[in-house]
Amino acid sequence: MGRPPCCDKFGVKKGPWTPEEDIILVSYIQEHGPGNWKAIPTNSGLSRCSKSCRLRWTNYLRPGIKRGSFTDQEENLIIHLQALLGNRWAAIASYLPERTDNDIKNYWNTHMKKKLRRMENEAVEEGTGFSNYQPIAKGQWERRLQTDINMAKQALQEALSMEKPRFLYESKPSCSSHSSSTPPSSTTYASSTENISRLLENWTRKTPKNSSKSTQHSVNNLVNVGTDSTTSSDGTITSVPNNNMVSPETGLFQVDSKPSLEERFPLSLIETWLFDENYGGANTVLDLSLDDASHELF
DNA sequence: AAGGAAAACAACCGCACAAGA
DNA sequence: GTCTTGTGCGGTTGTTTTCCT
Repeated sequence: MGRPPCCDKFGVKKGPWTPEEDIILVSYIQEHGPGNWKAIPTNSGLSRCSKSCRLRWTNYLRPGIKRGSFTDQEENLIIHLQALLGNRWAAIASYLPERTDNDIKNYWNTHMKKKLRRMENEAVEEGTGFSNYQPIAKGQWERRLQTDINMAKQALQEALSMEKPRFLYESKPSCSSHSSSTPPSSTTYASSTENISRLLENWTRKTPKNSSKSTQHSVNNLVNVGTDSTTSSDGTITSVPNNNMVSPETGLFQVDSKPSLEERFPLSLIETWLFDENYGGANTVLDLSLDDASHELF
């Protein structure tokens, strides 16, 4: 195709955005709404390319973005989602609506990689690789990753098997291949999680004003896709099949983020997996290959 | 206090893909 | 069917900030 870069034009400003530029962009978007990025530089008078405007908006100026350090819960979520989805930062970010994919990517590349490296070093130095802190020795990480993936698959299958949501089979024609005789690949699995993300997107789009609370909603909705949930008096979450997403208004998880999720609701398998660092982890390593797991589960 | 190193973060680049002409 | 355009995404780079000596 060979399309020239959009920022090659002479006079297009690069580099850090100034507060003045931010104000111009925000006020333009407030007036006209996001989208049609191509028109924004010319209509707003910004000397920026459309792409730069879009990035600035989505990564920095968009309302509902939470800045600052990541919580332990977010960190665990990212670790597990990364194990599950790989470096698909946009997909991971869809589970943390208050964080941008860029943020998560940066966090992973700085904090998490460093952490992993440190853990490996500690394990090598100690020789054993086991302590209360549980540094993960070389090789263990991979095995744990596999275990995590297996756990996730199992949990997702468990969640989905309660009621096979129609969207999984209707929204994407290609998903019908799930029932074919060919063994599903990892992309088959990923496509399921993408569907969850899509539902989450719909949900957040319906409730833009509540975006600041949406992280935990989305986490909980993650496992309640295609089901309605009710919390019984003993705190057990039960899922009732439906064809729609649980709306934030009618849903249970009007969480004000003070008590932890675990304190308020017993977690399902996948939730536990997503939040609990050691759930099914290094101490209970299952020696299953990735392929084996995917064959077993689908 | 100064300078260098490391870490953190913002922004850019290039590719891929979907939609429309 | 082909090309163009707009957008999304992941990887990478550049700049700023913080920490350490």
